[in-house]
Amino acid sequence: MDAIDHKALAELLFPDVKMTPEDLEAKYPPRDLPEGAAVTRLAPSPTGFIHFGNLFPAITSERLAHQSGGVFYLRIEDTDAKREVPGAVEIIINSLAYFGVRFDEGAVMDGDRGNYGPYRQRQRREIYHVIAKKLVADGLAYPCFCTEEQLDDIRARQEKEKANFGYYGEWAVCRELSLDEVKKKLDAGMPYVLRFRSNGSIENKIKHIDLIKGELMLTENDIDHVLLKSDGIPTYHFAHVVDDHFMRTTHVIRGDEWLSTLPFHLQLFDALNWKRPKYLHNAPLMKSEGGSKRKISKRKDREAALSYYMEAGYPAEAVFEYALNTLNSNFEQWRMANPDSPATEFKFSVKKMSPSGALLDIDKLRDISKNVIAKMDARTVYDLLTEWAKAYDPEFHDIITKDPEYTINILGIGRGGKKPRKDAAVWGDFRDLISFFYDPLFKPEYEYPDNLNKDDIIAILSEYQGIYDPADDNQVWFGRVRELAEKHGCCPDMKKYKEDPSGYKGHVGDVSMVLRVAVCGRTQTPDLCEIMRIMGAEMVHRRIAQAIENLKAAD
RNA sequence: GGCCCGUUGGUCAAGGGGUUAAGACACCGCCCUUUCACGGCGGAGACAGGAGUUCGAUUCUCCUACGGGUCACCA
Repeated sequence: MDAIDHKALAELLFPDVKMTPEDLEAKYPPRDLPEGAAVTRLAPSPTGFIHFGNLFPAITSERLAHQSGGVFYLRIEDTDAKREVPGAVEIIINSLAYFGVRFDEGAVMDGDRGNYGPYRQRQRREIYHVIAKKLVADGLAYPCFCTEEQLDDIRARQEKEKANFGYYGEWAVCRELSLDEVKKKLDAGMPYVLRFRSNGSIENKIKHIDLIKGELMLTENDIDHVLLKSDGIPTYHFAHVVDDHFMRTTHVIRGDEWLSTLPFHLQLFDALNWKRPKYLHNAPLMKSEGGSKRKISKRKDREAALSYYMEAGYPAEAVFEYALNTLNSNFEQWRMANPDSPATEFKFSVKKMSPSGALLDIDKLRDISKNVIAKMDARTVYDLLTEWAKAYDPEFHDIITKDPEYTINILGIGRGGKKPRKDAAVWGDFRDLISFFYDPLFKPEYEYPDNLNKDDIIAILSEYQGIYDPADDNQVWFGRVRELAEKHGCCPDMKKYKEDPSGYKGHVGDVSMVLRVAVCGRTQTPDLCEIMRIMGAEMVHRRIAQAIENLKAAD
């Protein structure tokens, strides 16, 4: 068998490529970073949809880089034009920025930033071709002219023979094409892809250490995978190896769906004599359904989209902390010990990452979110709430921004101190929580304690109209309620009532409840005295009058 | 089907030959309390199954089951 002239083939295929791999090495030198600094990246394809699951590798990458004084960059994998959606890059950048993931380098809003670009793969065509040419010249890649039909046929035969699928060994019919044959096909204008010439065998096992999964026993790759598609654009595999080499990535963090092609990637790094990056493969985020787990699906699950969390109004910080907690479960211990430190001070550890897929736990997210919101001051809550409402609940936004001071006072109820209220998990909860403070949103449901009859209630309310004084502090305020209770046959002392309820219609709590229901139109509220103070005497009196009227009209 | 990965309470998980097998969320009960929320105290609840190695396996090995991934000119 005559050895084909690989150099001649390389020239034939890539006559315009003049640069050499050495030129590229010089253009993209190793980064000047301190020892141990990690260079990581996020490499999404611009489909316009960001999966919630993407947040996990994104945060892992971001933490690893920024915690070590390294670099975190964004690379756009736009090698598949069919799936690309206009404006997708902006959506990616904006959504991730919202959740606290920021890039130092890469594809940013207006073009690119950094010395290792371009950061959009379609603009890197020449770079891939330089390496592709070298691979051909070294006899490690060859053109394949097989049509789709031919490939289908190969597969059908493999299925019949129960052989492994793929383009390899004897099935790789274009592998040994002579220079003349290639020339002929080229002259005939036949399209071709460039394939890697694998020298691997599935008989061989390779050991590889993944930073998350640990020691892996993988099967060597024997498939002649496609490096360049017929349009000259690289496949993911080739782009990954070339880009992460020249962008000097140290840690590749990606989903574990890539595990099966990892042997090929390693093989490519070795074939090019490049240093392999470290790999971290993480399991996908799961969802529980009917007692079993399954991967969260973009089609079936609303919560799969990152935008879902923005719409529901989870504070970005809460989502960030939730993700951090799922990634490193010791985060919550750290959070308890450091309640006021920013989450970025937490020492993120790769060793703590679980090799198996976590289930999305909305309860946990809500709990974290409640704590995050509870720690904010009223002004911050106001700013974030109104910002959210502006986008997702404009009617509510207009109502609460009419009198900012009033709203901030409302949002300040039960806030601060050692045991702050935790009744809101998302911005969307606030509408219901505070609606009764605003006349346009006030939809009272008058449910009074049933141990008091209608006349008692009317009497209590009418009398309260005369004694309410907005100047009263909490003690005085409650003192008046007690007096009122006693006057209407209710025990002013809860303890005493519990010991012996006989001789009373009810207790002071019932009277408070009557006032609460009349003023707020509901049975569950924060501290009533504070509510009244914030509402102001006019509104309190008006609400009580309205309640009395409603009672009288009920007959 | 081939190959690969995974499996500790309902959920997230610590632990990695000898432990009463942490903690958090959720759940339940009690307490605090003018309702709710908060907070405090307590409760129930787990090493997928089977072999093997060992004096001893949740921990190491193998098999089975289950779950997941992948086998494209998609990433």
